[in-house]
Amino acid sequence: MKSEPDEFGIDDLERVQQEPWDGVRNYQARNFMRDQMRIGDGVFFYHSNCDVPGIVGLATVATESYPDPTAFDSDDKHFDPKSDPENPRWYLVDVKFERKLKRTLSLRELKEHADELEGFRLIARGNRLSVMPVEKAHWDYVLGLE
DNA sequence: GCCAACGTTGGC
DNA sequence: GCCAACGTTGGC
Repeated sequence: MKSEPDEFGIDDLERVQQEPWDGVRNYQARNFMRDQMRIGDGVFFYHSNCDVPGIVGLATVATESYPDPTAFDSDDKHFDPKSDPENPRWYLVDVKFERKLKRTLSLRELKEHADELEGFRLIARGNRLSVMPVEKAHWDYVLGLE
């Protein structure tokens, strides 16, 4: 799961411990949260749009998916008038802090392992998804780099 | 700041 | 349903 550290970084997650991953307005990313995430699933916390983009920490999925309340709030910047509480368009899960990595596993470094990480969407060209699945083999390999 | 790669919107 | 125009993401 990606986040911009200026907006909400790993230090913010450590401080609050658990956070609703609201504001996602991309259907693919929504589908991953709504349909595939289960409580206890591991999460790579990725910093995007910053000096050193990369994986900086670990989290876990803390809740089942539920409708994103910010979509119903006209004062919220993620308000979506097309999302009806009777038929919500956007879903999210809560994410719970696990730990920071000992060091940042930068995108640059991860790309150096393209052979072992083939199919890992994070390092795929043109990838813009903020939420994406990680295969077990890729998860283990990435953690082995720490 | 640039720009590639998408995703979305809306006219037709 | 097509596709041009536009907006956004995010690395560099």
